[in-house]
Amino acid sequence: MSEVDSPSNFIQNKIDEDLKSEKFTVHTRFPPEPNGHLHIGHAKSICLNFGLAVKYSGTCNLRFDDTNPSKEETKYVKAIQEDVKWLGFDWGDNMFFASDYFDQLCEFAVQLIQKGKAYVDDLNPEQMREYRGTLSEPGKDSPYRNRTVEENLELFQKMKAGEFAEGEKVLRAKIDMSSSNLNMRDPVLYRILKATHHRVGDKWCIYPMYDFTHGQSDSIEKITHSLCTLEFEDHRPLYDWFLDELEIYHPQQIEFARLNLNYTILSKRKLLQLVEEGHVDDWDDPRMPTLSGMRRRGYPPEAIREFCERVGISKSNSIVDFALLEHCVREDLNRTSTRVMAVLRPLKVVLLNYPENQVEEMDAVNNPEDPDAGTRKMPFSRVVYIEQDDFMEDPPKKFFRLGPGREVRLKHAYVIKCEEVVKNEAGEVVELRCTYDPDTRSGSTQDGRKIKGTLHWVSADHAHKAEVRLYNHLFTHENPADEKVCPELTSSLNPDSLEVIKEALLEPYLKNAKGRFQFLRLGYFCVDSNTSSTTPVFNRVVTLRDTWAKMVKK
RNA sequence: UGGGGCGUCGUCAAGCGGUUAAGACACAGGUUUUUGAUGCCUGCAUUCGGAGGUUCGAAUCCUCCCGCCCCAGCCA
Repeated sequence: MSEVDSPSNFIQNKIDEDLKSEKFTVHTRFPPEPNGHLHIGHAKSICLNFGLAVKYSGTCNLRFDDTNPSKEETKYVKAIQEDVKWLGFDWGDNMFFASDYFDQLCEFAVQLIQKGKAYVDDLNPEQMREYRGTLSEPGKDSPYRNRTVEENLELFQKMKAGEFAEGEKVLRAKIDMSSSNLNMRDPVLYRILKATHHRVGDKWCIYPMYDFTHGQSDSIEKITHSLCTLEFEDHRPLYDWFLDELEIYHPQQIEFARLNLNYTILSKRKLLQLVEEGHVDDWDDPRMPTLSGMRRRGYPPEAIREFCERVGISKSNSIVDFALLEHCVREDLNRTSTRVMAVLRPLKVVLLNYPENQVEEMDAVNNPEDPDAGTRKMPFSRVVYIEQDDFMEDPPKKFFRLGPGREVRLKHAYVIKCEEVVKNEAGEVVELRCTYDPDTRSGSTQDGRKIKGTLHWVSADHAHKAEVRLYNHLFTHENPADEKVCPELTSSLNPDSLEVIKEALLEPYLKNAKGRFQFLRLGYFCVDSNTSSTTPVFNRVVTLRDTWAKMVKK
């Protein structure tokens, strides 16, 4: 990890400052609720928290914030662990659950009652809303606010013992119903929930709220810096209030801006909508911004970490350009992936002067960025396929691919010249008849003539078929998350986010391949998780940069 | 219009009273190239939301104004 040159940010500055006045070991935590899958936004938090632990030789805990049994499931804790590991982080023995602390939390609640700082309230949710007041008007005290300590203790025990129905009573902190901060208007500490918890089963029928759990969990785990997103700024006074009233170790909460990406949504609710309405296959659909989706898409974890590093940490709401993520992916893949040849939309080319039944083994460089990657053999024969886009009957200027009478180089093979164009009844070009120049084996001319265009190809007799899936942004709108400009999520869905090519042709090297490759001149591709030997499936991770396509657009 | 935050290049983001206001992505040119890829080179904020003020000196300090985000779950 590049802890040496990681960019400066206000949280690191704060830690550095703290470290000057006091000696301690940095201790952070990543605290997901196991109620859904992790996405690229979580990756930012994971990289921040685990990254700081690495940088300062400290520790980062993985803690599941599982205080709401009605929403949480064990399958999510498994998926979250898998995602964090895949991203490249290790929590060692430091995996915890807020539910580990239910007994302790309950004692904390009793302590507050005994101090006269908490009370059992009988108001129902609607009444509580009325009593809470509004943004501009103070709330008013609940009629149950002044119950005696003894009565509160007894009532709370009965809540815990299951003597009341769900919603009948809650435990509240006694703070200030006229506070300008709504979170301080006697927040609920415990509610009755007769649900089975994914870990502790039916042991409890009262469950602590987030606010009453998070800070105390941080305290118990001796977290030094509790990093969360901006929307919790208003909760910080409450976070501090509990720790102060309880007189326990007091970590500091620091808030930073969550990640937003253009052409993408990161809200759990909307992501769920995409899955449930069938706009995507599942949470790990390669178009999804989930970590499982990106994994399946073929994004290397290193690239995601690099992206998170480059995005930075600040307090301003921002929308990061998706192109930055793609840049990080390309940067990694350019360095690491083997170059192979595959033709997505084949156009038959017959080499008239090439002997029938002759096969030559051409040497192909595996990765020009990595001399150690070596070479491999590629069969070449009389009939090859090239990309349909690489031929134009009436080419515009600056087009230096194939056209009638033109010469072009087949990568790692020969220079060929188009002699004849064969069309079907519909007038579509279905075959090219070419000649090859035997003096240009490996691609260089003997007479010094310059060949500008180089095409990728596969040998007809040796290629094998595969399904290739091309992905584009899921949304056409730059900011589908903005409900003002994009009220209907589905109206911004990109109809072309997935294009399936059923019969692409791959060079033989790719038979039974695994992992990621660069399909020369096309992009980076990876073998999909549901590939099979009968129908191999490849996903396009990301295209190559394409300045020609850009010129054509203009 | 109560409270809490935030406004530095198209997009992120350093900067913390004295810098020609980092860097990255994007964009535009050039160059190398058997990938129109990669690499390399060049350009891209006389100005930091606005207006005043303090100071020899302000993106950095003060005042006022403007804009955007968050908060009225027994969700997290």
